[in-house]
Amino acid sequence: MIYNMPKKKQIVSDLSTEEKIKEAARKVFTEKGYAAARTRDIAEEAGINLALLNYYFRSKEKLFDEIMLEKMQQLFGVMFPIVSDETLPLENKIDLIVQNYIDMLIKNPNLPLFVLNEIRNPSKTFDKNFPISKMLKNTSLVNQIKEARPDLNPVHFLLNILGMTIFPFIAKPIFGHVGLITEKEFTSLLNERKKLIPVWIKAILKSK
Amino acid sequence: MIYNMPKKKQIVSDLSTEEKIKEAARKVFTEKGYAAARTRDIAEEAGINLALLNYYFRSKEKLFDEIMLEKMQQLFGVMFPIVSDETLPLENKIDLIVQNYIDMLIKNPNLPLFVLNEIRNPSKTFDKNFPISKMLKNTSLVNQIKEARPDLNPVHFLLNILGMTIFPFIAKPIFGHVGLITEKEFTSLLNERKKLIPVWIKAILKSK
DNA sequence: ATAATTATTAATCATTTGATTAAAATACTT
DNA sequence: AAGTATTTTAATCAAATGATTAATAATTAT
Repeated sequence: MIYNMPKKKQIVSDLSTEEKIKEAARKVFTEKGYAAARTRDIAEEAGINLALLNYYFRSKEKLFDEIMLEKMQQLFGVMFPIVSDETLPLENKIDLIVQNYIDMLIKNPNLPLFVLNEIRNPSKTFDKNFPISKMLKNTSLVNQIKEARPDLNPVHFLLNILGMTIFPFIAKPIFGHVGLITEKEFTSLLNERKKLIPVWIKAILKSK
Repeated sequence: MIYNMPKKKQIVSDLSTEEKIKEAARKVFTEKGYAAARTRDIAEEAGINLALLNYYFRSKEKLFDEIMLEKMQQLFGVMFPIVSDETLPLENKIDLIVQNYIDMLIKNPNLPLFVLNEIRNPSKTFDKNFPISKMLKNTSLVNQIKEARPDLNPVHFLLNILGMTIFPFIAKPIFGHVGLITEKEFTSLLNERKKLIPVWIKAILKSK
């Protein structure tokens, strides 16, 4: 045993203490969720004294709120600029949404499960005027979908795009645990889907 | 104030004590997840003394394991008989899977988020020969999809069916919180999807 | 009816966990 | 260099929480 070895999972880096804690909190919170995450886990992961967590962030909940806001922006931020672009044709919007989401989610695979899971806790305040609500009002995308399919609620198509794109990441634990598919095969499938989902969505939009 | 009133949220019934505890555990675990659920919550919900929980189930984890197994069977049990039916044509399989899932999930809206969320905890043993693995080996459904689209990995289509069907329930908290859609509108959308998703899946299977 | 078994309760334990405190170390200012 | 402010640490607290125990009540068997 060698002394002064970095502890098992520490994030050893030259980041500021505050940023080390946030980085560790991102990891622990998204992996375990708020309730299962212990402040001691975060402190150890960050390689800092537990008291520093409270020194910089006051409480576990305050720290969580910062990370949660960040993660929600990360998750919803992908759609927002594309959805509201008035010049981009519908087909390009679909291409971009799917590709950008899959690229981002490959780098942050447990982001959707984390956010969607924590959101249902009613204690956490949830800003009413968050992207989603705007996304479904009178954005360019929704209007374009309405034009293409006036007979159906446009929410159907949003659910289809997001469902096909995001669901694989939510269902991943099953495939992983079962050992049915390797990490490599999974990524390969996802890359195929970047091209396929837009084709399918367009087929759906035309289907009568 | 009247005495002997049932406490706020108790499940007061003529069930056996053991079944009362299980019923309460189903509710509390699926609502809050394992980590956030306290044994005291479950005891109160069941209207029993805390010690009885341990008397009947030894520990929180043992109780959880029973509920979890049950919930996984509930979630995956919908697909299994349909998927392996050798006589049923592909189109009917799709119809049945989508309809049965939506009907079941309307009654158990937070089932998918609960199961998918708890599954990722590696400590929980996860049976390797669970439905899912069989579902993707050489079942009738997979063979039929291969026949319809030999050019693509059949997993794509499973992800599409399940994504379009299950994702709305996972994403529901967002819509709910934002107040974008009422409970009634949501159910109405879901009922529309029972007919629409099969149409869309068939369009996808034909799309080139 | 009495004994034995099973079910239920109140009280208590032992750990875990979020948070605080007071002292020590480090950095910054003048 | 001395003093001040900031950062970090070890020790500790208080509350929460899963679990147990010993006594009591209810049920079942003899």
